[in-house]
Amino acid sequence: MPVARNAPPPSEAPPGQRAVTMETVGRLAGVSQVTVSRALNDPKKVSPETLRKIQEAIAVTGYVPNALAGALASRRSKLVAALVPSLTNVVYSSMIKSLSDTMRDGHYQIMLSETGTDPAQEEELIATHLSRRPDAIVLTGIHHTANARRMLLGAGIPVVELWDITDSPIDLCVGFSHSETGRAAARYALDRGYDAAAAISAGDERALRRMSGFADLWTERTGQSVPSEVFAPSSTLADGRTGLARLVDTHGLRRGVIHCSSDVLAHGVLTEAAARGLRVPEDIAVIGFGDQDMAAHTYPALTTVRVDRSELGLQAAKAILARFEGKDIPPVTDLSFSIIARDSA
Amino acid sequence: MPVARNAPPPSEAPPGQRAVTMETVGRLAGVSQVTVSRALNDPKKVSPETLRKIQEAIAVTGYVPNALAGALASRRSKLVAALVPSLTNVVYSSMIKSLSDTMRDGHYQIMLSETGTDPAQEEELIATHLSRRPDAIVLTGIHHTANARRMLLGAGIPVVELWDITDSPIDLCVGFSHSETGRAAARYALDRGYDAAAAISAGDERALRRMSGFADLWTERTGQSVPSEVFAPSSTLADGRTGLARLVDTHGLRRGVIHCSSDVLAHGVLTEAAARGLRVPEDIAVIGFGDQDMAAHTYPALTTVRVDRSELGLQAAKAILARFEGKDIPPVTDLSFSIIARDSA
DNA sequence: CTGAAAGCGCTAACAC
DNA sequence: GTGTTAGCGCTTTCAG
Repeated sequence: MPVARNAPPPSEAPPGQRAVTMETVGRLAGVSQVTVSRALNDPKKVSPETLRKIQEAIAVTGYVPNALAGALASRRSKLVAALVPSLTNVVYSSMIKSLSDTMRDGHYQIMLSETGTDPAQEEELIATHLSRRPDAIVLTGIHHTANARRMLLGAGIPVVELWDITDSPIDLCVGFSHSETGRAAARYALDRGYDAAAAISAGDERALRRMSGFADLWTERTGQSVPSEVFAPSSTLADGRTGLARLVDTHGLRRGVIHCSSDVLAHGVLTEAAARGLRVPEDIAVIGFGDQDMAAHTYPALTTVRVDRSELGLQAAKAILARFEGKDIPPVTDLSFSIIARDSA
Repeated sequence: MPVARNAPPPSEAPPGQRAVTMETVGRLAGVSQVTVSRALNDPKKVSPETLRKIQEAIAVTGYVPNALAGALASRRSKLVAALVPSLTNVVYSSMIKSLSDTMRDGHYQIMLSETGTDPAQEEELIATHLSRRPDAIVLTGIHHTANARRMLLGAGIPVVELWDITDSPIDLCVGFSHSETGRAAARYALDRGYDAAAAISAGDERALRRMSGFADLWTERTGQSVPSEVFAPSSTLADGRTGLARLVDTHGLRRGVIHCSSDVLAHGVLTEAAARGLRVPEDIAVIGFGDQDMAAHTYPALTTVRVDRSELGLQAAKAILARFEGKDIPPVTDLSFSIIARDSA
């Protein structure tokens, strides 16, 4: 089955060479095309003998089913669309991994795309994905354009809003309250007896809500304002370092606890603290968010807010699967979170 | 366009409600179905007046094209499959991001899946992806099962092997020599005057090849052996810390340069060194691999091997696009790499 | 257990 | 410019 190297069809022509079809396989096995279809989708509906012949024909021809045709005919694509703000952020990709692993067990495949933080771009990607006729779609967050909502509803498939929570989901919602994570962090810091606070946050809407949760509760309880540094939506170690540097150099921060909207930012703060010879947590204390793998292994180990991303992905998958089976399930799942006390605060 | 909440069709029934088709849109606009198709795919072939009417009908009905049907009829799916060992490893996802961004400009969508490090699992995923009839496929690395190669060749589409290099690619290859990165790191360390070396590596085949490159050259030049610690294929900060701990505690390493198969492992080594009060690079020096974003911002800043992952993704995309246009292009692109000297070695 | 017929919703010729 | 006719490669339904 050789293929000409470097001699593809021109763009106008279809890319694939004429592929082997069920028809061909059937002819070779001496049966009709439908029988091949049955052999593949429900082998017990076919006699052992013909099944064997068909499998042989498949092996000989190197037949690969055309899922496009299958999906068109059956109106079921076995595809689940998933949209995340960033492909390179483990916070999302670890969630998608667990979603993906669970859906794979049900023979569903994930179609993943990156939306950035702009709802308009998300809307565009929703349209593209919907055109592939997924059997379900997973979105990150609860803010979408009006038009996106219309399209989603019109698609008539399960829609999961992941990684945030609302009382009025489009369809299903699996997440937690971002502002509550911030408030919980503030309570923790207060309990620990810190008497000054600052915040470093990524610039996306949810990160800002986490920060506000922290700052609001802190201010309510202490009357103090909380100086803050805000960076781009994708937080980096470098931003964390810069954040601490600015807090110290321009806000005159000398001591206290710093709330970071992600573990990566927190890691950056730890790094800058080490570079400056500041002691953690004696001089400055640090609270992260996410409980990424590295959080337990930074020096000092990072105190952070754990959200179980695997569980989020899993619950989303379970909700979708339940829907496929026609089960009536609660539309919103609040997975909550917890504070993991380690050494940095 | 309301949809019943929590009242989906049972699993046996098709998931989507009967969707609006071009037929419907056409009827509403007072034209035939083909005209709608033209209006969407090549608007200038349609009179401004009917175009307007069609667009209105589309807006009214909330029509979303069925790309499944389109792909089946046109034999072009506008889909590019991409398989990576890990979804959560930035090394791969940053490459895929640039691939994805570039392909999107050509209106191609990426179908991404995670293969792990087992060729058999990769083979299975190749089959699944091929059944969706992508217009091209991108694989990570150059080692694939014989059966996978057969299927790939039989598909008659461009196949890119990314992130490694070989003289005999299945079709196209964009990457660099892993063993050479290790040798280059060893040369750098020798030039800097280090007189002892060790290595920490992830357990996957390519990481081991990087380590061997380092160790082999080091031994050739100095006659010294290179003690090493090998971990699981997915390297973590924790592994880096453990690695240094073992090198020190059980191999009795007191000084020298440590080659790490990834920046994450190297970061772990820096962390453990800080925790133990070891000076970097005076006591132990560290060389990473990958030049991730954080590498320039660790403390001390990480000396590492830079591979331009965006460029790799971009070149892969360009090669695919060139193929689509029928251009005759060189099958293998060696992107090389460079040593970035910072403070850790 | 197997087959024939009728689409799924679209694009690709080919007419007019 | 627009419509008609055939499929694309499957699944579904109905026969037998």
